[in-house]
Amino acid sequence: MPYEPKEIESKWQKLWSESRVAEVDVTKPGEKYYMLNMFPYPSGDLHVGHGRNYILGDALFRYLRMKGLSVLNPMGWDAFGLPAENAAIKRGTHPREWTVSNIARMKRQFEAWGILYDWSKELASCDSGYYRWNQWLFIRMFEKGLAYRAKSPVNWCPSCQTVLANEQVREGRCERCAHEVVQKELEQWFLRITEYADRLDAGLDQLTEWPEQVRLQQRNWIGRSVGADVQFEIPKLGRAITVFTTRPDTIYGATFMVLAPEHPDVAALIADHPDRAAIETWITHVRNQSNLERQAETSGKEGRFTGSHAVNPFTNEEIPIWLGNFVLPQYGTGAIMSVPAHDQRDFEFAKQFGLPLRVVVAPAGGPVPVASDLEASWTDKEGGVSVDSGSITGLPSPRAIEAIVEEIEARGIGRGMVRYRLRDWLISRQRYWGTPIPIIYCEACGLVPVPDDQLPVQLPLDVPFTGREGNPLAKVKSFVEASCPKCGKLARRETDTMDTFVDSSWYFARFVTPNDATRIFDPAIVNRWLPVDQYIGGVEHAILHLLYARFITRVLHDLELVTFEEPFRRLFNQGMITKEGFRDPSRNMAWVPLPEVEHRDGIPYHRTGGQPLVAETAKMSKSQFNVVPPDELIERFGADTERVYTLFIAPPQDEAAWDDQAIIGQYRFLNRVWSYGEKIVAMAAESSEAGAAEAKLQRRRHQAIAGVTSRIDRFNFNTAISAMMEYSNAIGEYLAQGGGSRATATECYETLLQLLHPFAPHLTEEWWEKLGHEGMLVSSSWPVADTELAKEDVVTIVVQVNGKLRGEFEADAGAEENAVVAEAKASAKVAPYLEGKTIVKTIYVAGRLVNLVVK
RNA sequence: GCGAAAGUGGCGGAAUUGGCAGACGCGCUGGACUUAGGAUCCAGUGGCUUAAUCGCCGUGGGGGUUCGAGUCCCCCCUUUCGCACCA
Repeated sequence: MPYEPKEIESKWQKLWSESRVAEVDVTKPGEKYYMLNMFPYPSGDLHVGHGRNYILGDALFRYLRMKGLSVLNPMGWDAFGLPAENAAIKRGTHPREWTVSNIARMKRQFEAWGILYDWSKELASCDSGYYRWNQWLFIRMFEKGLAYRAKSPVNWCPSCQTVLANEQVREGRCERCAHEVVQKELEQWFLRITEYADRLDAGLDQLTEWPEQVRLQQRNWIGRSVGADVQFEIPKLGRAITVFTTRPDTIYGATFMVLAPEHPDVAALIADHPDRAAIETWITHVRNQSNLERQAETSGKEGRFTGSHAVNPFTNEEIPIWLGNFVLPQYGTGAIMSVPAHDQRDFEFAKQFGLPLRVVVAPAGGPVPVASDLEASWTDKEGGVSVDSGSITGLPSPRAIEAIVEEIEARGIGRGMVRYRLRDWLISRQRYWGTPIPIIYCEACGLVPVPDDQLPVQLPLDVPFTGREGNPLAKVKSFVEASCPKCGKLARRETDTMDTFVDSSWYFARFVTPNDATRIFDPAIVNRWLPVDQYIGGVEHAILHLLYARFITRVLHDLELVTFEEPFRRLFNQGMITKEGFRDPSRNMAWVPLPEVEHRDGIPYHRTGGQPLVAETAKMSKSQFNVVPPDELIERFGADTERVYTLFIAPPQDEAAWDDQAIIGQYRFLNRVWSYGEKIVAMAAESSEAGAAEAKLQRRRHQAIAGVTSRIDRFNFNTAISAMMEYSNAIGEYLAQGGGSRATATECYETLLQLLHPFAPHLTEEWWEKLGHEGMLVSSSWPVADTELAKEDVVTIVVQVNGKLRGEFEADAGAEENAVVAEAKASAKVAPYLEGKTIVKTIYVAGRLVNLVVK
């Protein structure tokens, strides 16, 4: 019977599903392992690129399960978000309908891949049973002052008609639609993540099993910097302006001050400036600059003198106060002391506007540079010594910083300060398809949270989708009109919904008890099962999702709901799958759908002619016509082949280019495995005595178990598959010789089925059953290698002369060094190279090589 | 500009601690079998040279350490990713 993947695959998918093999009773004891694939946005169709993530996870799940762990592997849906709403506007389908049908499609897809999830734990963030707890958590945070409302300039995407978090703005553009983001002043809801900045930064040190890259990105994003706030008196105002600096030791070199044009004191400082109007015009111009323009290095610095002065508290000199577009209002105090000799930005600004420089730090032991000779600032924080700096003169910079901060504090003009780049998390979205923020605006009582017993605030389903500006929710009178929970008077309900990153920042805890209608989760069970032992997902979530999840976990910790602060113990980022696509130079480099590509003499052209097409390998995406849908592959080769190919293609963390041709290799491999089963069944009951061939195959068996196991443990799935192919080839050779022992062949073949099961689960289950096993292979125990039986008794010794390979021979694995070296010297191939030479040194690496050094 | 990772056959990639470079697979070449397939099986396949061996060269480039370097050190080049006025 030939290998017919179609039939056996649907058979086993049904059996696994019916027997609920992947379900875990979280209340039962056992060695727990919680693994999790980042829950997906239900966009509908999956392509083979998405498969990598899920197939990898399923292989791990089956492996760990066979290892005897109690493995929780749930799946759910990050189901709120803009695409559903856009689909509603475009096609008139309700976001809920669109989402529900996409979920059904994706579940079928997972099943067709043979992927097992504990579906009893399924959740969708758009269900009120889930988002109710978003609202509950929001209210807890509101009570603690961690959720607050503030007017602030926000990033507004005119195309998506909503505000964006800083994290969703990339190079001044909307992360989603790439439209340029503009600044708008709006009242918005924020979560006070900055309060946790220090803990989030410090916690990174413990995450040793996260990719270094991700930790680094988080650290940069949090942007912790240690320095001091220092007050500079402003005679004209009769009060001080505070600056933040990380180099308080350079304060004697502060020759001017620069404020952000948005700084609140600017108006007073320029009040009697003769060119006030011109300066105000310039300020408006800077404010209207997009972040992109303002922060672009190429556009150069812009500045204006305010006409006012500040007093340097250490030199007591009056220094000019400037305005500069490079000073950001959101960071620090929006004001800096400028030390052009020791800060490159200040240096450039000073050169541009002819402001003075003063050297106050010099290389230790070296001459003090002359200010007028400087071609760049000297910013070394470690190797410098203060000069011309009053009481700190002569101190090395790190000491000087401590000393000056002490002095600043003693004089009461400032203090040591730690600041962060991280800003509070803006969660308001003027969109419909999200969690309603559970707040009521009452004219008498102000902001009133919806009482817990009135949760959830249900998202109304009957809503008009017009695509015009504004949140559709605001037009639903029955939703907006609410009675104040405090005084009962008619009040207005908040119509903003939450950023969907709120949904995904604690779902991993809900998975353990997804249907609990009485509380967010059961702390006892969550504390037993969490943190997540292995989290798997794309590196695109390196900052946003992972930082928010770490933040919310700490909030849950402080609410005494969980005992841990880090939600994910190990993190794995799988690489992207790419595919070659074609672009047409004759059509403005548009991507060309594959059916329209024609090869003539091996050169690709558009069907309708024009210039030769340009091949480009890129992430699979519908807009580039380079997606490979799995259906056809499964139809032709089966899901097992696609799974094995997907894991074989490259190391799982690397980017990998999908090759339509290469997959045939895995199909051949599985066909061979299938045929070995048939050959074994056809063997004579007991055809021979166990001899050398049997011992050799047994040795291969134990080597394969050891090799495959350690490679899966290290996530080297590609080489684990290579090792199985080698082992499979060894079985093939054994069977091809004929006349072997059926018992040995069966035993070795069954081991192959077990090792291969995480990768090709259907085929292996089928043969496990055919060979008479009662239980399912997925529930069998992972084989254990016997290191003694895996040892080779004969080894190949390589002989080198002066490091060059000159010969080789076989030796007993246990042979003595003397004997091996003697044989090496005596061997025919080596002898000519020794003739007339003296051996000055002999290097022997046990079981590997002999290197003879001659003169 | 700063930081990180990576450069190995025609292609994807392999090579615990420095120890036979190219495992495993795709492709390619030759052959077998044919009920002619989107097959299957066998053999070969880094380059130069050769009838074949031998030999020489070979892991982005250059230098170094070592008996021995894809692996360690220094310099350079290229690619990818992240950050990019955060005081």
